Amino acid sequence: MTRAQKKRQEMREAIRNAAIREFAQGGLAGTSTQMIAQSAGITKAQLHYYIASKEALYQEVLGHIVSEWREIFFLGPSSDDPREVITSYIRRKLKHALEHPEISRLFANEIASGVPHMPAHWDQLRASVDEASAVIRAWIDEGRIAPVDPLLFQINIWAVTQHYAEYEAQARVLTGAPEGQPLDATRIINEATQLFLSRCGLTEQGTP
Amino acid sequence: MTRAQKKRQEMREAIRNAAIREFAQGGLAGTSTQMIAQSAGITKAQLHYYIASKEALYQEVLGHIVSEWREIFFLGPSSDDPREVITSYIRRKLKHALEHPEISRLFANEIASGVPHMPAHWDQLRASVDEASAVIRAWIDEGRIAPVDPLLFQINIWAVTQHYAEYEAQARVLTGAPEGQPLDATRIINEATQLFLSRCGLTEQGTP
DNA sequence: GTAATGTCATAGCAATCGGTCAAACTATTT
DNA sequence: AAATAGTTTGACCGATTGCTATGACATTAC
Repeated sequence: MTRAQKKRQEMREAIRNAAIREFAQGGLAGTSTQMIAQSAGITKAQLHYYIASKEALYQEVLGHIVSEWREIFFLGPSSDDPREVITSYIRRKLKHALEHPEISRLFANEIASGVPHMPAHWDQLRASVDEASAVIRAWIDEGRIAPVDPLLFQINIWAVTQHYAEYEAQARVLTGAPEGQPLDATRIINEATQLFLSRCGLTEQGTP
Repeated sequence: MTRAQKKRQEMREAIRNAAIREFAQGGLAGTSTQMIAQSAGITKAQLHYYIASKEALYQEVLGHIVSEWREIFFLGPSSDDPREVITSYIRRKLKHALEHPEISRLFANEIASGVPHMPAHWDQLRASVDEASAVIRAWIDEGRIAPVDPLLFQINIWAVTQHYAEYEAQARVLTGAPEGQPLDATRIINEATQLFLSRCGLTEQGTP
């Protein structure tokens, strides 16, 4: 009982990870169940024994990612200091993007396709954004940061962090860096942090 | 002669526009020649009469976009004032992203797929980036802007502008805006300009 | 032990994929 | 008008798509 269930759960997880890898590259339409099965080390028929359909697997992966993100991002307000909260937020998001680029790529792919899927998943993300907007607005009213557009401020952070999930492929071209060389995460995090802290008037540097 | 050639050219253009639309949604693997043909208002066989292969059409579209971007972005240094150059650059890029989101989406899709295609096209973009990096470095050395990472500064601008090509789909969810309502381009451009000018120490606002 | 249950691979389904073909059609040249 | 070149069409190719039917195999329940 317990043994079999555990085996089954491990298989589901292996399938989900394989699906994330493949869907991130080709999107829903561009990924075959054959490829997913092969990436998971099983046969196509075996895959279809565990999933209801390709579409259902895609939905499950999407839901899994969104719920995971809700845990990682923003809430659990570790501190009351805007500088600390923003710095920590950018660090967490960028680290996640750099360490799990497939997840961010899959998400970008889904959005690029015109968001035909993603049913209730969006509501969760929207709740997080609204919550954060309220916090930012409070900071502004208290005069603790410069006045920013709370929504666009978040979206711009999102844009930068999300972007670096694809940085590895793009940077190798734009910088001419060699293949195997890992990314300089510190350099990226520092520049991004500086960027958004400056916007809030929280920079240490003076104007030239 | 002239008449027939013109007709042929118009057809090629119609096909290319249809291809941009479709490839932007599904990527290379996720788009069928059937869909492209239908979007262009012709039959599949007719489409294959005008193109060598789906892959060749994809390449042509990619090359067309890259060369178009080189014209639009950065060079033709309209001014010597960093504030003016950066402001104008962000405005141009954002307007393009908002008015032609399919193009930016297609590009994102290509990058997300791991950049298997795009042969020499990258070299052109890299040349533009290198050129701009030199300009930014000169500004820093002359003390006209705060010290930034020239490459990452550009990539971050790229990230924000590129991101808003997908904003329409995403924003409708994050803001709960109604379907038909157009985007507030001014609001987006202002916040983005403020963001990157602040980073350069070119903001008018004081720290709180 | 046997029976029931859960997991697997082979083979195959209709549908669609990218692409081709020859014949019908239209336009241009002579 | 005849001949030539360019364009469009529907039928069709083998390969692959998502998915399933069936039977062998392994595991558990009794």
